Amino acid sequence: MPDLTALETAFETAGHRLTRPRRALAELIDARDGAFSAADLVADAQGRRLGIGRATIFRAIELLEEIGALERIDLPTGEHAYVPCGPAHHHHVVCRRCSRSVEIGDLGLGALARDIARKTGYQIDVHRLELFGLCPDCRLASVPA
Amino acid sequence: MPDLTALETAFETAGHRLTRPRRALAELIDARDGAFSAADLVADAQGRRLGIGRATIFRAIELLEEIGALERIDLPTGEHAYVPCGPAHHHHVVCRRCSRSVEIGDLGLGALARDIARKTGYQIDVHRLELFGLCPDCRLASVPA
DNA sequence: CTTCAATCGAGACCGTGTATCACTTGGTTC
DNA sequence: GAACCAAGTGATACACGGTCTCGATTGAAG
Repeated sequence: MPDLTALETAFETAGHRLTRPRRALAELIDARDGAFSAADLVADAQGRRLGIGRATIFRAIELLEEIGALERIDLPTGEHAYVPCGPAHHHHVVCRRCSRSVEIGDLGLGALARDIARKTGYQIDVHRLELFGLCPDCRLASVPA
Repeated sequence: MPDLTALETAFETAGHRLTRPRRALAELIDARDGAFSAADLVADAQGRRLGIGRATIFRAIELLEEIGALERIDLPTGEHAYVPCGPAHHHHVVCRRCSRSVEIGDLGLGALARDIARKTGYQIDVHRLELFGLCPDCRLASVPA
């Protein structure tokens, strides 16, 4: 079975069936190339008349999140978005216009978290850093002069 | 008009009316001493039979957020919580058990964000850092030995 | 004490996400 | 390649967070 995308491979290696809806959703996500909402996927699927149920889309998202192939982002608006990514610890920079995102490594945040733990007395288990702005393309496009 | 709490003062100085429901909600929030969900406030208000409508609670939360007296936190579960805070730029450390939180300053994150901007080419407008763990009290309470 | 814009409460509404359940299917076994 | 069956699916109902509307109320300015 050749030509599996990263997301398709993620389903398989995690021991889940590679079904037709999941293949289709993997393709839709790849085609988006950036952060997307569940509603985006639902709209994409309906637009292409793939006959994929809403529940299936939410289940696939949930599953990919558990696998670590997808991560939930909390947009400044309070909405949820999802972005494909690798399993290693990292953070995201998301373009507020086109939603394209890049992963960044820990960049000393682990040390910062330890520092905060020491200063506050809290035992810190989870930290999350998200950055929003304009990607190079959109930055150029938005500065006419 | 003496004895105004921080939240009550926030309403006034921002040019909004200090109504009975808003006073009551400010009191409920103060009594909570930590992060809370909108549902928490609704339950509190109903429990005390204050006759405050659900919409009013959401409107007050929204308003306090705009004013900068309250900040939305995105819990790791995906739920939203709100925590009272000052208007200056800061981040929060939230106890995953009792929801008490402490503010922490920028702690070099601004510099880190600039570093990330340089490396990725993104123009970074907003960043958010949230840390979750156990506060000193809950840490002690959960380690019996 | 009047006045009126700001605010309120009730309830309908909307969007995201979950639960249920009968039906289908991927992949393994023979 | 046919049979099998647990994993997965689609339709639908539901739960819940949050918003909108609208007629009634009220804070605070004059």
